[in-house]
Amino acid sequence: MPVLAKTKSEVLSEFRCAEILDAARKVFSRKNFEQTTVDDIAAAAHVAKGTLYLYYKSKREIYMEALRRDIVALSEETDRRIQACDTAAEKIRAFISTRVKFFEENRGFFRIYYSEFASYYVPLAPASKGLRELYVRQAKRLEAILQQAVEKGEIRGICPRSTALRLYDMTLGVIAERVLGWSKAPVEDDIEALFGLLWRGIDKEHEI
Amino acid sequence: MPVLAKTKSEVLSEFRCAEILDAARKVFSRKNFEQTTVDDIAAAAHVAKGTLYLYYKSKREIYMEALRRDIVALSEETDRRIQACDTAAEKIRAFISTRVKFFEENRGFFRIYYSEFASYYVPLAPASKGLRELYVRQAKRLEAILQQAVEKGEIRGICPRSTALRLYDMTLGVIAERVLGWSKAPVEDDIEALFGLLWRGIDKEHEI
Amino acid sequence: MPVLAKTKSEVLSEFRCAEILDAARKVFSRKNFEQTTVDDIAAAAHVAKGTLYLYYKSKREIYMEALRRDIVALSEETDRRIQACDTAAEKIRAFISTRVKFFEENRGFFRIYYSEFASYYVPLAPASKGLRELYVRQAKRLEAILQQAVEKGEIRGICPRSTALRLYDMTLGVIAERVLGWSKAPVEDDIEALFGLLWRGIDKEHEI
Amino acid sequence: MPVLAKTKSEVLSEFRCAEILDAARKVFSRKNFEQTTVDDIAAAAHVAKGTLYLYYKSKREIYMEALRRDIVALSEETDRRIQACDTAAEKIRAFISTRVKFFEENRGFFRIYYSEFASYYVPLAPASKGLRELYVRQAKRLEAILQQAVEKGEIRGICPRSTALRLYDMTLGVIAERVLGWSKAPVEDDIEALFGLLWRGIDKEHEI
DNA sequence: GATGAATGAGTCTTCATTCAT
DNA sequence: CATGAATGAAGACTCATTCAT
Repeated sequence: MPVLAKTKSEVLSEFRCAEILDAARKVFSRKNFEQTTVDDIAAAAHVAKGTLYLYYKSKREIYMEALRRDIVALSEETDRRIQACDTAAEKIRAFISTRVKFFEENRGFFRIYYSEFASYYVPLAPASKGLRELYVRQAKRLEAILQQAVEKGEIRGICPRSTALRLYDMTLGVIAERVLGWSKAPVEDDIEALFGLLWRGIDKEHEI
Repeated sequence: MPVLAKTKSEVLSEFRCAEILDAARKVFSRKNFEQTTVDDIAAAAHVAKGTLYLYYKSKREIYMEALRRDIVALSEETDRRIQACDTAAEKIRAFISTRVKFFEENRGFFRIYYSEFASYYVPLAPASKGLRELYVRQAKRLEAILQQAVEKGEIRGICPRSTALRLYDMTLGVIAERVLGWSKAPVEDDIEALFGLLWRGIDKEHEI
Repeated sequence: MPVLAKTKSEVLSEFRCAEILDAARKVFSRKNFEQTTVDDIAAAAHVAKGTLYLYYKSKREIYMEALRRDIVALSEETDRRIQACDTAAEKIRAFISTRVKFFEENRGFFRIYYSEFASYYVPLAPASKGLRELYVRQAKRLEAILQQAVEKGEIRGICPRSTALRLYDMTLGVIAERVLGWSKAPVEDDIEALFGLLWRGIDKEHEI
Repeated sequence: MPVLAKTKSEVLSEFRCAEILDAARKVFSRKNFEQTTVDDIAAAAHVAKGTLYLYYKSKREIYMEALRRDIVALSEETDRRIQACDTAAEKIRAFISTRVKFFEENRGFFRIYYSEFASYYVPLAPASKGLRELYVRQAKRLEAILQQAVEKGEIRGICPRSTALRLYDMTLGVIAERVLGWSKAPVEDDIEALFGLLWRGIDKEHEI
């Protein structure tokens, strides 16, 4: 068995996992965790119910994995795009833009993401430690950008932490608006409008 | 039977309804709709399970009613406070302040409110038409304020609709931060910070 | 509410419990624990499946309770009959006789009893601590009788413990023979034969 | 291909069968028939699950075969030892001794044997006709010994059939005691004690 | 009106068996 | 022959709702 190559069964296994996760994302985006049955997932994945349990321990695990996979993809995409920018303004624009566009392509994922995000506030909710981590990390990344911008004098002396959270809130809001079909504007316009709203508030030029 | 006065049984009935709704709010804020059982509600309301069905048709109806009642209270409170203001700045501050403080006092309600708000994006979610109406109305109110402010030249020519939604997003975010215990700042500080962030972005002074 | 009288619901509850346990005994005597379904029990008890769970936490609990109830009844009957005897011979005869007759009347119980008894030897078997206790207690009672008989010189100096266990084995064997329909002899004959076999072995008269 | 010699594949096949049966005995002695999974057996036998089905039709068949193989071994060993004896006393002692020692070496087998023996009383139990046959044959052998002993006047005129069954019961009981670790006495002592108990009851010398 | 015992449809999960590779 | 991925029937348990008292 070659060391670097994947064995046939590994390939198959990965394929099935992806297949299941894709199906899970689809159904969970329509019905929320408890209303979605394992049968729904199996049907959507075109496999028998028992097969799901060969790859995942429980319905919950499937849910978590589907969510995690997409969040990680979004995180990495965001990071990549941000690192390609120089100024704070560009980075913030990149943050907004990446996310709006990512969810624009993955509306199903947004539905799950936001629901789960909200269940944060329900103490006994399923949100696992691992997921919480992922959410927080994204906000932290934004905070770091703002922190640096303040230090460099690129923006006025706002609180990086709460401002990061507010931008996070608004970005999610814009995406929601689009997912709900409330905003018919081109993506770029919505992105620019959000950026403008935020920037005029933190741009030093306006501080005077 | 006097026409305007409430009969004894009407009073009793209203009392029971309120009792049940209070109990519902308490338990739903801890466990989400599906994880909460009718037994939980009955126990919290100190009535028998069957009694709930004398006042409400289903578990879902209890949930909806509890939510509706609180949203209406919040709406009315917000309206009252806004109407007491003259300038756009004051009105916006009042909007933020009323909501932050209202949820500060009713954290349980926030948990339900936000969860439900998120389930908006889940097509088959329980959010009834009636509830959707209530959510929208709040945003509309804010939109109207901004619209007027733009017309009066109090603020720069932003899009009232999307800006209203963004403020809505951020307000919810601030409340969430507080409910989660992430923000230890005095309420007034958080309110002012949010207002500042928004205002510097829309204040004509900064438009130049 | 009278202190000593049972409330109506207590009576009903006890009735249901007994009803369920009777049904359980019947079905478990035909099919062993795992092969018996909860539906089987419910059907035999003429109640819905859910009703079982109002009175017992699990299928296992029903099983254990049914077993325990009958074992306790057998134990008490045995004790009562033994205490009415004076000599060791009479007591031993009473022990054998009570058990043979009890199981003769409750063949279903015997099937469960013996199966469970055997599962003793399967380390991970369901036999709970409590049940084990009950089994052991019966053997101990017999041991005490023999012990006393040896001390009084009524029988020869055998080891009370192992002899008690052997009598226990044989009694079970006789019952099994009858339950299986292998022995067509009158109960009394089988009892006497067993007693005779044991006694001639321990009777001092034969020790010479 | 030589007619009498085993082909290579026959040898391999037998080897696999034995391997599987050994594994089966091991796992079934720990967990009872229904709690043992086919995966357990496959893992213990170091073969794939599907392989089991090349050699046996079902889980049940594996179980039965494992049991049968051991019972046959025990039977043959018992026969051999008994045939080497002359007097009834010696034969009985040989019967007891062989079995106690056999199970002493194969405790796992005892657990299965006894469980299965008990399930005898459960009408719908798995005990196949073939197995029943094997059980009965052993008792018959003992019965024949006693029958002959009575006829030869070696022992008093007991009923050979029921006495054989009682000895069978007690032998099983002694083994159980040892398997459970309740008896710490040397095997020989337990054997002698059992023989003594039985013999003093049937020895003509004591009949007087 | 109030109760809470009874119901049974609905869910997740397990596992013996099959079959394409 | 050997494998182990796939299957789907079966089973324990939950819980919203009803209804006789």
